[in-house]
Amino acid sequence: MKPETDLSTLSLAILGLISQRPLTGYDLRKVFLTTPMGHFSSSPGAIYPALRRIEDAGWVRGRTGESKTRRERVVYEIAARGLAVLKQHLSRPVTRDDVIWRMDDLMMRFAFMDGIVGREMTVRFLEDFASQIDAHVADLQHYFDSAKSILPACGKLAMENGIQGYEMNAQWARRAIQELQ
Amino acid sequence: MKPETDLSTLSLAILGLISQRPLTGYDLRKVFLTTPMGHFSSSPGAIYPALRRIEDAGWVRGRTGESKTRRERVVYEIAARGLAVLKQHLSRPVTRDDVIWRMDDLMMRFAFMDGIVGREMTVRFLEDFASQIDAHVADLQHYFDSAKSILPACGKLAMENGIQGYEMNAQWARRAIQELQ
DNA sequence: GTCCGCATGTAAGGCGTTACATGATTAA
DNA sequence: TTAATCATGTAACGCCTTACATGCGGAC
Repeated sequence: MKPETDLSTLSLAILGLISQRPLTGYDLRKVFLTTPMGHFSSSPGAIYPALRRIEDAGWVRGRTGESKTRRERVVYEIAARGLAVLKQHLSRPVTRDDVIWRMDDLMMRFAFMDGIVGREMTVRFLEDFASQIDAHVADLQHYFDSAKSILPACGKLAMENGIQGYEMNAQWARRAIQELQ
Repeated sequence: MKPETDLSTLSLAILGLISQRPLTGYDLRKVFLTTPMGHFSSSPGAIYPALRRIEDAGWVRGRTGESKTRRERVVYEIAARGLAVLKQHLSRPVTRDDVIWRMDDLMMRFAFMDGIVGREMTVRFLEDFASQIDAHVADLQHYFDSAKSILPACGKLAMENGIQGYEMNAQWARRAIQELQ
């Protein structure tokens, strides 16, 4: 049985944004189109079904007809259960698999932490994040050392890029911890 | 009409690996499981259908029954059309959208360039890659400057992480150009 | 003689993509 | 009044995920 906190990345983004302030589907599309959150969908075919799903789950509530005009418009706001789910999702421990397969998710979980989980939990997240990355980098480095003699030039450079990316993330996390304290 | 070089990331990975040497589906699974190429599938439900698709497209050929035992085993090798498609795909110009939405693809395209496209094309790729990133970073920075006063602490830090990641990639590309020459 | 690794597959389900569709409002 | 923007949706499709299924061969 899957945990109730198992959100798709898009659902997490939507839930996180709505938790900050009530938004319509169109508002969400604009956010995804015009801000750096925007390596997301922004397509109606993704957003409206996702909104429907998290509404059916009871995580958000849609209110219709608050505008002066009769133009259809649904403003979604976070529900108590949605906030609980979000909190639980943001509080999940950082696993190795998260670092390898769901880096986007991790970054989004972090980005939404203000006001949802405490500063202590946020720092804890960053510490785990950094140490999981360290462990993964050690593995990658080990593989790299044993394989670099047979890797073609571009393959080698691509691997170096990957390792440097992870190292940058760990450094960033440690700087972020300093700044939060 | 979509160009014939519009490969899914997984298909690109498979085609690129098979272009280096003949492999079975199981070999591919092992690569995805045990090497840093492995933030891929590695699940039979992804690999075998993908292999079937690129075989049906005439990009690889499967040979059965070369082993001494009668255990079923299909070795795939690159076909002329597959090599052409791969070459064309790797030669595509680096667009802004690639940088924003398909960074994984870009890295994989680069990783497979040895022996497929010339060094000149490879360097050209890295130059375009770096300058597209520069342009994107300028945009992000612009957005960040205008939004940082209203962004919550974690949101701000997450954005900084994103920008730094792009900057790292541009620096890596420029170092890679030096190394290739 | 049983367990583990090799080796290939199928079925159901989820979810994002593209493309299409529809109608209201506002600015030129 | 015509185009652009607001605003919400549906339908077809592709492809990955998870889970299940199956059988051979070697090692202990």
